[in-house]
Amino acid sequence: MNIVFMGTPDFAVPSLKALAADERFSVKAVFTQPDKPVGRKRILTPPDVKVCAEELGLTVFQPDSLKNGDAEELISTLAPDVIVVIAYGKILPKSILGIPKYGCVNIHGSILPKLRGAAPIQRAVIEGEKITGITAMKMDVGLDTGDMIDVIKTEIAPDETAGELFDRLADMAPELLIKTLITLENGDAVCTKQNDEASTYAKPLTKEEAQIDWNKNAEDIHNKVRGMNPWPTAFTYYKGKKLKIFKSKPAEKSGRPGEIISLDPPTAACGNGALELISVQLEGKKQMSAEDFFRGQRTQIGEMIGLYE
RNA sequence: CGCGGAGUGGAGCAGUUUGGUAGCUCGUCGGGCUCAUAACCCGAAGGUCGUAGGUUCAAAUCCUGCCUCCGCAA
Repeated sequence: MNIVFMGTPDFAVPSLKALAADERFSVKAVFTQPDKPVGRKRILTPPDVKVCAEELGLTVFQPDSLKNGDAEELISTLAPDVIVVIAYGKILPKSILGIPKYGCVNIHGSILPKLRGAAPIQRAVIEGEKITGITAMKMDVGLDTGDMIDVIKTEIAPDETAGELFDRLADMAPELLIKTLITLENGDAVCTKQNDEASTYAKPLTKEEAQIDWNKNAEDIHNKVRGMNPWPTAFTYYKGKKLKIFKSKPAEKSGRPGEIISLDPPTAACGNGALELISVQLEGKKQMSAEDFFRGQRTQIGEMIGLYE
């Protein structure tokens, strides 16, 4: 089975590796996003998929756009039986969707039709979902609206971060992908239409919404901390400086929202309940345990957090 | 040259403005108290103050170069 693989971040890497290692498949080419400047020094960095593809000796293409005829022509020349798309980050135009015999298969990080869109994994955590999964579907022109072929479900642990869940789901993807491709080739794939009525949209995360509102209840704040980790990272303010919260845990205490009500362990009161702070980082400082942070700051019980002051 | 913060015993910080041989909280080790303890009491060890050079009688502190970490912005 000849495959064109499209993907960008590390989420897609295990799947690419699995395909490359499987003799039943032949990866003709890998499409990924162009290298982007990253970090303080704007170092031009290749996407994870590109690094992996090059290690595997695969041909890599990084078009700025798929919408012009060039991409279409290129893919036609490659003549794939199927295009596999995992977190590629670009919309495939109809003209390309129709090229492969078996169409385009996408692995999406949620149980469709819930959480269509860019940030399904983080949203599942932020919304406090207990179960999520990955869905294999046949792509159409819409955003994650194609017919579903298969799904794998998994429980989200109470303290699991989006990053951890990302890794787990990424490792589950190859199994689902290969199974799906085989059923497609054998012609016994069962495609199920999505129930649009039940669909929800997982909009991209922003830094603005990563700010903690201490008036919310502890569970919601904890979910935000988990879901925003490792990016953009939930934050609040302490003495006028930005304080990122990497890890937390709901606690059975209470107080004025934002008040430090305990230092052992460090705990801040929420609108309902309280949140034990485990790992934090002040702007300009390294990430450290909350104990270390408050000790160094000489914080007293009763101080408020979340204020600009 | 995008803006900014920071590098001080094992950890997190103070001290730098007004140079004069290093302090706090915690940890570690030893001892004590206790039925017991992560609690409490007493004691101890542990620091070329990122690095190179300069100014000075004297530099963690002032000046210059370099390295490293981080927040913002992209």
